[in-house]
Amino acid sequence: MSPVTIRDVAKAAGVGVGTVSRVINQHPSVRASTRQKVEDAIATLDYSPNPIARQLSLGKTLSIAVVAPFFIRPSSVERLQGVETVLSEANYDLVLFNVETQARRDTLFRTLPRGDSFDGILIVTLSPQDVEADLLLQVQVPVVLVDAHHPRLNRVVIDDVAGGHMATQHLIDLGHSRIAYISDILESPFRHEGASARRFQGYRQALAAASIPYRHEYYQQDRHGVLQAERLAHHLLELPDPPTAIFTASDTQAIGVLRAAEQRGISIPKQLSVIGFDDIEIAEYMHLTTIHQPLFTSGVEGAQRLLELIRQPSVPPGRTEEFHLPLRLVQRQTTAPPPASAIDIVDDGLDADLINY
Amino acid sequence: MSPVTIRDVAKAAGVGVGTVSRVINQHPSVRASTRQKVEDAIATLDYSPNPIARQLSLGKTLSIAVVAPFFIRPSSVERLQGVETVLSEANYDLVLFNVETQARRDTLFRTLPRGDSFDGILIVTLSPQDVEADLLLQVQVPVVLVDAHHPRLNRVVIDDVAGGHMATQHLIDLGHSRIAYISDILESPFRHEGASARRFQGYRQALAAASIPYRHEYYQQDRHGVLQAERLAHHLLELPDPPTAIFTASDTQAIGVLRAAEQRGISIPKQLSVIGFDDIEIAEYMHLTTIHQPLFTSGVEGAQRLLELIRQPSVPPGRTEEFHLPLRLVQRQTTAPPPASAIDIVDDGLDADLINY
DNA sequence: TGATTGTTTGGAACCGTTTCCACCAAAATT
DNA sequence: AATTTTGGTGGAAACGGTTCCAAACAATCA
Repeated sequence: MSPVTIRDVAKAAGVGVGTVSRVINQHPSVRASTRQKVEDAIATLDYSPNPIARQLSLGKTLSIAVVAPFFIRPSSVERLQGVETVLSEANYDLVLFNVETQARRDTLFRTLPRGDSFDGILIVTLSPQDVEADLLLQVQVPVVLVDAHHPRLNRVVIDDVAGGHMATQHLIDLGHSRIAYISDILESPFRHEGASARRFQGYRQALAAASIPYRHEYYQQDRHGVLQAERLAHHLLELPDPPTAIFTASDTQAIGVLRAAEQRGISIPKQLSVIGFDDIEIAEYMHLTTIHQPLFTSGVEGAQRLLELIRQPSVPPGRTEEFHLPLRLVQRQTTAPPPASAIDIVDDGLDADLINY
Repeated sequence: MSPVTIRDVAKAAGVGVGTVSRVINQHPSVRASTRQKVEDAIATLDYSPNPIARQLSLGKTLSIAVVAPFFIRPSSVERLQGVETVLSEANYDLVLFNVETQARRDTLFRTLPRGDSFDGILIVTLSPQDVEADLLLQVQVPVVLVDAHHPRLNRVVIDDVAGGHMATQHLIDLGHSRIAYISDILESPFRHEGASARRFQGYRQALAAASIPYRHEYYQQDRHGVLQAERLAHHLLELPDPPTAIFTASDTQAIGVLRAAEQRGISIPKQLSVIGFDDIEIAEYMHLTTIHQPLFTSGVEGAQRLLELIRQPSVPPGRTEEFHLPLRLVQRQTTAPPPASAIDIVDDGLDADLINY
């Protein structure tokens, strides 16, 4: 391609290769006249340095691997946006690794640390297992987790328990007591959840605090996705004593619930309240009440921490940091008090089938 | 990181570096017993080859640059998904370059071809100018455009004129004649449109074919985005003789129109029909009638063509290919016949202000 | 047995940078 | 005037692979 090398430039400028390199890298100790000569030669030869050779020599790649389930989690795309902003600013290349399957996840966790292809690794929404974290630590590659957890790795996270509590409490405050929870599979082979499990904890805590008994049949799980959530919602709404409100572990799943309700002619929020989690962009357009978490910001923070780690790798690896981002309830138009017919019969749990859906 | 090199392995296995290299690269002429020795050494030393060094030696990088306005065009994310599928399958790294500003666009077009960092470049929704195409061709790096045009570059595209015609015709068929068009800026400094301009052509052709006079005030343009489109829609709906249907150059813009209508209490599709373009995922959830184009497929096709180009670079560079993808109307719930009050007065154009919005 | 052919193998050269060290001239110090 | 310091510079070595060439070895044939 560009067959002109640093030696050609050196020859053309009548200097040594070292000098050319110094000019390129803005090293101070080059006389102005020499620098000029070299720059002229570079211009006439239309030379540009080969980044690969530079990387080999420097032992740096100037690129960062970003691993995430991008296409099944719209939230990760919004996080990616934050990551991209920081990395492009800092002149790092962003190499994308998408995860859709268990197999791909495992392969990446095994192969990514090997080789020195990346100056750092950013892992989104995928929590490493102990062995995987071991490998990462052993190879000493800088790593930051975003929306994922491991005690020995730096991470940018939210308080999922508090979030789950907040969502559930909102429904309780509105007067609901028949509150269902839809999430992806908690003991997932995919192992990226945990978030859903912790939100589930918050849900149960809020119920308990309001002395609302937990009902097993109100908790439904399946793989993450609109269609799956839609199916679960149908199931819930067909129960003899259906919920008056549904909290979902993600906005994507909330959309599934909305669709199910629509198909059944159930009006939202009059007959059924729905609250999601994440506040992805589409949530606003769909008027979805949800728990907002700073997605873009999480990407920014994660990337910045990673760059810090890269710049001073001398930090004792034992000290890992957990950076918390705030949550807040965003009330839109999918939550409201339960229908009058449902309110009175709440506590004794009778007459469920009187509810007129 | 991984301080063990091919020379260490060679020493440990008691062979030469060439042999180790041959084992790694599955070269046939290695005796089985030797291969075994080497593999044992690799295993015990936990060796993995340094990809950068390999790249330098091979002159290949096994990575592809993908350039797109990802975050301002949801459609490019869906295309990216197709690209990712193909590239990860073929073991290529995908390096993401996001474009949000004119400056970034120009820098990328200037710097990306230089250096041999990438085996190929995939450009989405951004059409190169002549000088930019020249640079690309001169450097001889394989390039494919997706949803972008240049006569001397390979590309995967749709027939935008036909699409614009199709959308407009649908509205005409429903009985509309006061049909507006909202798009991003046609003579954009961003230079990625053209698509919108061609859809505009289709719009005008369809109007002309139905002998509906083109009205300049029904054509509105601004930067691409929900908010901008929302503002334009408000403007249209405040006209003394407002349109009964709006065709937008993208689904994103259609969402803006939907929001404006909602704010004004205009019921869709009873009082106003809206049709978008692209059929991004969210369109379905919002029940948006739109022109479907194969987004995912466009990424797949583009990536496959790029890989072909990389594999046999011997093709005469003069022969460029234009690959067309099909379009189809997807009718959902945002288009319907115009309100009765609007129908009769259509042709003479009087009484616009009688229309009761 | 010796010549011929074919298969494995070792290792130097190379890819295109950066960096380090030695060297030199000019300036500063004695 | 002799010595030290300083700022600039050239070029070898290194980064860690691949590849090519020559050599070693084995197998085949006359």
